[in-house]
Amino acid sequence: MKIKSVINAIGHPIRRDIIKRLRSGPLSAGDLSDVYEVSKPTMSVHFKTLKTAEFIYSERSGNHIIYHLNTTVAEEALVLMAELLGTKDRGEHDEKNV
Amino acid sequence: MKIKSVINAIGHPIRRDIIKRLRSGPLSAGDLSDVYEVSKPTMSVHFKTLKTAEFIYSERSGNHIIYHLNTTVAEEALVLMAELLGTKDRGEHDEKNV
DNA sequence: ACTCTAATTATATTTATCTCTAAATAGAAT
DNA sequence: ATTCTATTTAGAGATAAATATAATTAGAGT
Repeated sequence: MKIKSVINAIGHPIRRDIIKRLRSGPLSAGDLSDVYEVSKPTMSVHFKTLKTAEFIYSERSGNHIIYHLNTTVAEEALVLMAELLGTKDRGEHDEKNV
Repeated sequence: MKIKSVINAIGHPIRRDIIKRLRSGPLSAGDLSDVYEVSKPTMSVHFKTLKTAEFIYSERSGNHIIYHLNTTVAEEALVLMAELLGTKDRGEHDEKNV
């Protein structure tokens, strides 16, 4: 779980909406693609980006690919965000450069 | 506070490190610029991006510009992230398209 | 094995982001 | 008011991201 791929994954409105929808349960690539006004190849790229960040995983069911939210990774990502943005009882900052 | 500008702001390692450093207290543009191996104009662009997202605000002190972390905005940003990534007791998702 | 459907990869174009050098600005301090 | 220092703006080149059409793959089901 790398912060770079996580932030990249949530950096597009369609990908954020996919995450939100998958929180209610798994959906097929086709069903998700129908929601947005972009081509299917474009959607495929969005799925790949989410998969690279391990936000989602896929499973085949007959002729369809079903996408599931990886809730563990979503929670881990939130922890990373809290480390960056949280101000409560968290002041550590290692000095090693970027 | 828009999620777009927030994610954009944390989308670069230098900007994330600036946020972390400013959590320990205010720092001047020059001091921050000395930390990273990029030019000062480049740093200025990073500051602007963080200012646009209202993550930081500036104050002049003599010849220096001092940057402060806007802790309120940082906390608000974390709430937005929790709405996107959190899985605990949060299932709402409005149906309006992206 | 063929055919159909769903989904992905390949390729190209457009658009946005990052970075630099050089020039301009803002204010401080003489 | 001129000079000095810190910082920002302008302009340009390079790299990465988003999107589309066309071609391809992977299985399912006949």
